[in-house]
Amino acid sequence: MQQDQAAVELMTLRDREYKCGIDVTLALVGGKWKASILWHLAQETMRFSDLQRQFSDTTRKMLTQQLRELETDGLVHRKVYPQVPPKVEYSLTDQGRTIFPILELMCDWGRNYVQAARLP
Amino acid sequence: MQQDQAAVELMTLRDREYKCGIDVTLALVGGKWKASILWHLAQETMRFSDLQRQFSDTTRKMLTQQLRELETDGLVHRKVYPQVPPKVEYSLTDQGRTIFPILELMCDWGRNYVQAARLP
DNA sequence: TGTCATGGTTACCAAAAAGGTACTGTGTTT
DNA sequence: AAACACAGTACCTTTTTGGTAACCATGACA
Repeated sequence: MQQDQAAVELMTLRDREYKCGIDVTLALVGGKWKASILWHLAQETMRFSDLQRQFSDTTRKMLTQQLRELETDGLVHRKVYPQVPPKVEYSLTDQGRTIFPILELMCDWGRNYVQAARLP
Repeated sequence: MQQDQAAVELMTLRDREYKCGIDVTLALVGGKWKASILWHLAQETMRFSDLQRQFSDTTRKMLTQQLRELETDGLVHRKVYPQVPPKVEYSLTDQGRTIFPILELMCDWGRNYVQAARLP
């Protein structure tokens, strides 16, 4: 008689299934920019134009896109001031702040890796 | 007089430039499978066919590709036994093991996120 | 009157990542 | 003689991601 393989419990998030928390985390902050954006916002609240300066090698489009996704995922708060010219401030939500320890470790680990690679 | 923007120090790794350790880390383990692969190998050394069973929703090709990259990056060790049928064992290198704390945090964070999302 | 600054949006295109199918070699078993 | 097991490789297609360029609205400023 056939049985299912070890029946791993799946996690469901917005109609997608993940086998493990790592996959969820990567889905939320694994893109090319998201982790860095969170990292910068963890230091200080920033306006859109501040972010543009920090991420001068990306485009408005990518920034907006990433920020909107982070907002949808509840990690970033977007505050619009009704004035002209427009002013929009981005900051981390409480939930967004909980990811800080991971970012810190990632930052250190990456630096160490590069350092180690330089002494062959 | 014009001056360069805040002149961030860049990190170079195999001809690519990164602005921060996070980007390096994501470049190394940010794919769809790599972090999970490392996570599983951290628990135990596995044969290729073991990995295939664990990652039954990907293909041999993807697995090989990811494993080869992890090997090139010095995170995974590949041991070939000269026998037929072939036997190849994958394990973490010392450097590979150093990423374990990050994976652990990512795993927990992802699970918590999903849990929190279920109680709206 | 014309230009600038801010914070976008949209349409379109290119590159990278992921996925699918088929094929390989070779000892051992049936 | 045929089929199997394992660990791949080759070639091609699809999906996802990233990038370019152009456009918008509004008030301030020259």
